[in-house]
Amino acid sequence: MRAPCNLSSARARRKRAMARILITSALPYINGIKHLGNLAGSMLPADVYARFQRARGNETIYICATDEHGTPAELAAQAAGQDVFTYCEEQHQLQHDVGRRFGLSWDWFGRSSSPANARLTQHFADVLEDNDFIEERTDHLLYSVDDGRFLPDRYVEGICPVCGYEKARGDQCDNCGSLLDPIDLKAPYSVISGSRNIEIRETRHLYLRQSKLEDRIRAWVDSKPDWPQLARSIAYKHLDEGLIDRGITRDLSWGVPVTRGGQPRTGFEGKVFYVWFDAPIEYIAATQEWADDAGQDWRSWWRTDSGADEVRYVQFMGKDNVAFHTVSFPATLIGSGEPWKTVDTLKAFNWLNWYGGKFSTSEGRGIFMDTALDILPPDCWRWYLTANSPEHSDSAFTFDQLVAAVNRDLADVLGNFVNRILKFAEARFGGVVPEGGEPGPLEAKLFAEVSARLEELTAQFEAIEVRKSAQALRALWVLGNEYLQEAAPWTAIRSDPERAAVIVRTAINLVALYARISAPVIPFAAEAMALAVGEPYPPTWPSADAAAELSRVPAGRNVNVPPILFSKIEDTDVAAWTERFGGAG
RNA sequence: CGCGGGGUGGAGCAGCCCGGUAGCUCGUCAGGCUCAUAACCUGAAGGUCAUAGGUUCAAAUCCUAUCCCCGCACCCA
Repeated sequence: MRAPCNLSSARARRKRAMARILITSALPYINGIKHLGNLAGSMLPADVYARFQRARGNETIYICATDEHGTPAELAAQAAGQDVFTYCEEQHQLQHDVGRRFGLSWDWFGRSSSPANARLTQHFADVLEDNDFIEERTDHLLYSVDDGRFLPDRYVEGICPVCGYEKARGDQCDNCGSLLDPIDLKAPYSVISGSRNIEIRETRHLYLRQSKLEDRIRAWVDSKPDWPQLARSIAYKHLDEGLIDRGITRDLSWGVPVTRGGQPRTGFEGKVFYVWFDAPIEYIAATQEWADDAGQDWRSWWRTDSGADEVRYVQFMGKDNVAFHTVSFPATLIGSGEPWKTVDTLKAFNWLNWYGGKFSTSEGRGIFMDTALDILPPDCWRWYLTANSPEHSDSAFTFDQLVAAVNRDLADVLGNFVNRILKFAEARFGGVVPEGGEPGPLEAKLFAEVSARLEELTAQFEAIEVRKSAQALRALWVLGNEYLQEAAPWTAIRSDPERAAVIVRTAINLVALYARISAPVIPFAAEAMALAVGEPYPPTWPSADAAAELSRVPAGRNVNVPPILFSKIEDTDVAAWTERFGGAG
């Protein structure tokens, strides 16, 4: 909503200065707890960014949800001996819980199977059809009589019509590389049941006529010069090849029913919208649910006629999702002819690999979010995955790097700094921030360095440069140890108690500062640090005025020594984990 | 010639857009400190920047060609 003109000017200024940030993370699929690659490539960086923006005082919402529809969910439910609804219910709860335990600060974690999403999905289909962007077509697909379902391309195998390879997949032959149409396979069989009782059946489907929207989508992409190279090149690749009309319905029972004008669509009984049509719409539906729950107005986030034109919308996703976010979903929004908010900033990630191969949910290879928390606290993973983010290229997970990140950065540099100064304060000043003395040349030097680094850190967070943010953060941690080494309060206290007081007071203020700037990445440790020095949590983001920021904790305040912030990983741990998870060393 | 990302001291990365003494973290070696989780601080060794040409006074950085690794190619998510 626009600020009414009777607001005081100060309040209007504040309102204008405060940005509004909408953040979404690619929706994790429902079939089981996600692995570290999923976490590193969308949910975690989105969370770090959301925490940073909230600390800056910007009105921020972070929306996520489980993506629940589609064949794999049905099959996973079947394998678990559950009906698909119960299965999704349980899996959603599991993912929600493990996400919370990782500190993911979703404002709403919805479900693409929600009634709100069904309504919106059906609405979009209606208006797209009204605008002549949807048409019915007849497809010829393989139907497995014994499974009682049409077979998606990846669920059928047979003999390659090109090379004769016997285990060609429906969409591609792994032997000769030919791209195939499943109905051309010889002797096809169902991957689900192994049944060879396969026939070709006609089926009607709705197609989204993306080809008609190509010019408008290209113009829209042209208007986003700030997108990363990866996103732009993927978008233009699809545009240059010519957008293909895509089927947006499937012969399944688990999904959003196909309707027209609120009534079941004739001839589409037993069909649902394709998961990739309804999944991104869930971003909006989840926002609606959040708004209902929080007493907020969802339109001000998503409708440009209701204030969303002032929102900065930031999407996080893995590179496999880019085409859907730069072409498919925008086609839905733009083709509706309605004033929907589209993405402003798009951050795409590469893959985190597991010892040369991919993490795999379906094959259970790698470390998953729940087992990760069995072996290390969430902050250790958050730091490792931020500092080693697969940001600009695929990167490999290794225990060596994990150990270095935890033991060196967190335990030795940050954790030990906090511990050494607070223990010193306890032993020599009775756990009270000492008073007296004035900052000297060493402090002036520290303030100058901290100011410069803070400016750098803020810029990197703002630019969503994940690895560089971590690097800048670590650089600030190191300043504390350098300062203590040079100032040597353990020496000063013998000859010049006032000098020692200044040093200890300054160093305790550094702890308070570290709590604030580290909170986006390692929120749990940040809270412990803030608590130890009596500072509020969640914190606000500091200005670059280090002299001011490092004198907030006043003399006379009681501080305490928190338990060890980060325990070190032992060689025996690594050996046990390698055994358990089978890292190939 | 399908598209894209990458190839920089032992490991992981930055620098490349806007050419001008090659930088960071880990590891190694030496020294210092002793408040602290045997932690911290300082210094050193180690790189012909994948290869071959070209442009230029000057190229990791620009151009051309080649080689290698990874992902994607509307499949499923």
